[in-house]
Amino acid sequence: MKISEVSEQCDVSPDTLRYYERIGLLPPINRNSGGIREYGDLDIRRVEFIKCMRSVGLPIEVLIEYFKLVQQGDQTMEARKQILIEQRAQLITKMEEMHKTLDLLDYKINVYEKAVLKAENEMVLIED
Amino acid sequence: MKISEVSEQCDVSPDTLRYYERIGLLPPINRNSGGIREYGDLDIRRVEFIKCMRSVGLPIEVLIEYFKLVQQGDQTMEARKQILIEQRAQLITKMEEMHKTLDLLDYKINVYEKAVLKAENEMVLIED
DNA sequence: CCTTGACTTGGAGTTAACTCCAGGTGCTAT
DNA sequence: ATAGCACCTGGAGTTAACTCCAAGTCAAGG
Repeated sequence: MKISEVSEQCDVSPDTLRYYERIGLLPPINRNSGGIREYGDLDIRRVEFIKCMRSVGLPIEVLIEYFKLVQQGDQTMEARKQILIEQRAQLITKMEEMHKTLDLLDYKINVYEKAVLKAENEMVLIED
Repeated sequence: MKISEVSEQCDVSPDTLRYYERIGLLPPINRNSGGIREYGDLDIRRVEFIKCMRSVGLPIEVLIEYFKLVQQGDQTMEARKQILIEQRAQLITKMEEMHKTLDLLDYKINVYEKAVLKAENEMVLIED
C-alpha cells in the first residue's frame, strides 16, 4: 500500500505518516525500486493502534518507548505490560474527570433550560 | 484573595491566571490601592469552572466566546446554552473514544498477562 | 534607611504534534 | 518527449496553551 492509500484508509495525512516514521514511531517503511514507501499489513495495524492511542491523548513519547521495547523482543514483555497498565490508569482518571465535567455541563444546560422557559413565559404575559 | 492564594486554592499558576486575564478568559480583576489583584468570589468560581472545562480539553477560545456572551446579558442565554450543548456532545464523543481505547488496552494487557505466564511456566519446565 | 519578598508588566521562549513548502525524481498517458 | 501527477527530502512554520524572564514597584520588618 502506498502512502496516500494508507492515509485514506487510516485517516492520517501523508505528512503525518512520514513524520511518525522520522521520529521513530513507525519503523522505516519498505521502499519499492523507485524509493516509494510500500506499507505492509503490520505497518497498517501499527498505524491503527497509534491512531487509537493518540485519539485519547496518549503522548507520542510513550508510544515510541513502547515500540522500542517491542522491537527488543520477548524479554521486554513485562515492561511493555507495565506501560499499558500505567496508561490504562491514566485513561480511567481522565474518564472520571470527564464524567464530572459532563455532570457540570448537564447542570448548567438545565439551568439555562429553566431560565429560557421562564423568560418565554414572561414574554407571553407581556403579550397578553 | 491575592493571586498566590488563588493559585494555591485552585491549583493554577499565577502566570496562568495573569495569562487568562490578558487573553480575556478572566475579566480584568479588581486591584487594591497598590495595583495588586484582589480576586473576588465570582472570580474564583470562574477559575474553577475554567479549570473543569480545560481539564477535559475544551478549548480556551470556546470559553472566551462563552464568557463574552455571559457579559452581554440575558438575551444571549439561548446562544450560551447551545455552546454548552455542543460541547457536551463533543465530550460524549470523546468518552466513547476513550471507552474503545480502554477496551483495546485491556485486551492487550490480557494478552501480555497470558504470554508472561506462559513464559514463566516454560522457565519452570527448563529449571526442572 | 535598607533589604526582602510578593507583586507588577510586556515580551520572549517552550512544548507537543503536526503541517507546509521548495526543489527534485520518476512513472505514465497523450 | 513532454506534461502531469504522486512521491521523495530536509527544513521551516504553525498552533494552543502555557511558562519564563528581566526590570520595576511597593509595603513591611530589622
